[in-house]
Amino acid sequence: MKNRLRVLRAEKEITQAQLADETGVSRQTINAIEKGKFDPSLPLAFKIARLFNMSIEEIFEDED
Amino acid sequence: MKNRLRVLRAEKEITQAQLADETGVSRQTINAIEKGKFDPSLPLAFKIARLFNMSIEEIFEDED
DNA sequence: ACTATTTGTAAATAAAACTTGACATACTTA
DNA sequence: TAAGTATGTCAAGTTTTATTTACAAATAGT
Repeated sequence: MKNRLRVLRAEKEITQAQLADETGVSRQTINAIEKGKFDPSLPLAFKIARLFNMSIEEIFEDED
Repeated sequence: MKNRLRVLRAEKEITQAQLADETGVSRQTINAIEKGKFDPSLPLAFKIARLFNMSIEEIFEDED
């Protein structure tokens, strides 16, 4: 599962810690997701998408 | 997290077991998701969405 | 009524998300 | 040079929750 989180965050000019704060998870969780270490839960994916005013598919890409 | 799985499946006229089969999970998992007992993993959500030619947001609705 | 098929659910397991804490690196800037 | 901020990572632990197995209930068909 790839994602465009890194660039989106850069565009918005917010830090991992801020994103973590706004989504209610730890900074390391955001980092891990960005680095593709694991996928967010569906609810968290929704929260992130909402924060960027985007659809989940616009942010996350299933590689299959 | 609500979802329209039940009706979509009805429209497609497939059984829980068939949907389970095509998404690679157990029949009970599909049932549980339909009944809202828990949310699918993000990869599974993608698989389901792809199967119905829909976006995740068109199938699942985050209630917050 | 009987059988087959579909659905519901409890209980247990497996898996994975997420946390905490710590430390290291890089970049800035004062 | 020192201090502050942002990111990377890792180990280890917790805890949530997705998923399975097994069994019960319901529904449909003959």
